[in-house]
Amino acid sequence: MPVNHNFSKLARQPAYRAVSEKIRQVILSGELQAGDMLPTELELAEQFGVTRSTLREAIRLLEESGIIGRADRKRLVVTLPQTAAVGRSVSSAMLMHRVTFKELWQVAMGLEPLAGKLACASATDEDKQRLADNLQRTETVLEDHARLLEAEIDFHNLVASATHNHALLQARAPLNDLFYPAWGAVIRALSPGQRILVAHRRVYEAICNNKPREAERWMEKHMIDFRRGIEMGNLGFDQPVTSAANTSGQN
Amino acid sequence: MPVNHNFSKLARQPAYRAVSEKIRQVILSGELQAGDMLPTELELAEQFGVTRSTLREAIRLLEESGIIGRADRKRLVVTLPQTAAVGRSVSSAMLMHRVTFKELWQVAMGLEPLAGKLACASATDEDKQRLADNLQRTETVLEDHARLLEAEIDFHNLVASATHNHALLQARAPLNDLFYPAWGAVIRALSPGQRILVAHRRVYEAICNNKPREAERWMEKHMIDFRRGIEMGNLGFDQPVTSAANTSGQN
DNA sequence: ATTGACACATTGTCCGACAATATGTCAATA
DNA sequence: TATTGACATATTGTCGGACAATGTGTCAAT
Repeated sequence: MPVNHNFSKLARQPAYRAVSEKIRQVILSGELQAGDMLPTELELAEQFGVTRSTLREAIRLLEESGIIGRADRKRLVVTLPQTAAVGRSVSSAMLMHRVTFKELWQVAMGLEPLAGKLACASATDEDKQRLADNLQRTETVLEDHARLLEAEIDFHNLVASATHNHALLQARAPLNDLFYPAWGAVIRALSPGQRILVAHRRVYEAICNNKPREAERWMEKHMIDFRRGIEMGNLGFDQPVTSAANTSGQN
Repeated sequence: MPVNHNFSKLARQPAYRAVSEKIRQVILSGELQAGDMLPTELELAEQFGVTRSTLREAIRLLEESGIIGRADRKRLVVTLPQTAAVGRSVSSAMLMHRVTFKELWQVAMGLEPLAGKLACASATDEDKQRLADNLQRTETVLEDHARLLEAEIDFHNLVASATHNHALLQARAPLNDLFYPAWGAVIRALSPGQRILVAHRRVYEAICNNKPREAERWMEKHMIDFRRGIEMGNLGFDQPVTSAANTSGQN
């Protein structure tokens, strides 16, 4: 009779992964900080006792995570990950999971009003100025669909930035990429320039006057408008979102 | 007099990046679907006209994005990115940006109640059963700090899963990693087993009885309790979160 | 049906090489 | 002095080839 014992499947990892983990660990522990230069590939390889090829593969993993990059096209440098860069990975994942507009919109309904609310307490004068500039720009492009879309996206980014909450910025990063095409479609279908402008104005005023409830409410209304736009334009609210900015890196 | 013209700095990209972008594009376009096998490294390298070394670097980039992996330790296969894998990148980014508990908590206040609300409409019988099992398990470990923490985390994941909203799952992925140590600290400091259990029960009942407002409200209360726990325990609500699960891959 | 032996394919890792590109130095020139 | 050119140097991006380790498939032996 066979003895009933299960060995736990032991997980070995290739060298390039071990190296990458080690470097990541040193960086996350704070031992290496953003801006710090790393040794050359050759030196790093020697320190870890692997060849340059293996080390380079480890570097690629960290590069995709956005925590290291190259200064002046040569030396490796520890980098503060850009929200956009990290967001791209998340966007890819969502695309592959065939996330629908509805799902995205539900998340946006959780995050965008929140951004408006929080911005009231944390927006600096500079933030407010940027929002004001954006509003002014929006007024001049109400009929120019492409530019209106750009201004619209910018506005939401500016509000989010005004919260100075980096966790929020990261969480909503994929919304940018994935809503882009849908937002554009709504704008082209309905020309809702005036409606957009009014909502943005209300949000802006609420932030300036430190009225969190107002900001939250108007951001919410704005998002509901967006949803209605997609439904009225019959743009597939329950359909998976499609890639757009993600094909920009084509060759 | 020098002519006043600025050339836009032309962006060239190394081959490994171009190759990775191309593959990513093919995958995101749907031409290759999750589960599809890719050719061997040698064959891929020949198709792109690069060497295996270069191709392998491209593979690493995609590997870190989680969109390709290895089936049975050999053949490359297109993979549906796991939330946890993608979330790790985001967590790293947040750690490096020195995100504070407060910031994280603010995001959680946007997402966790939302998860409760949405779960009411979309939870399947199986989801509910899993939640019930979790509650039962929780009751038996109220005084076992380590296991209570585990059950607590699981509960929130189960609620999120019950929404069947993958965008939401991705957005809240980093909360898991980063709240983990804080939650543990609160539990050890205050032994709030009973309080946790009550809140979870209310959320569970609300989901079973399809009462979105209730679920939302109790999830919110639960999170506020958590915040109070951190403040009462003097655990640094305004301090940057520290890594924890991220150091697990150490050597 | 299980085991053992063997050939085969593919990956992980290593080594050595070279062109392209940035950096630094120093002399020549206007 | 400031700019240019020439040159040596360092480092990366890419190449090509090599080999051990490991998983797969086949086939005979038991």
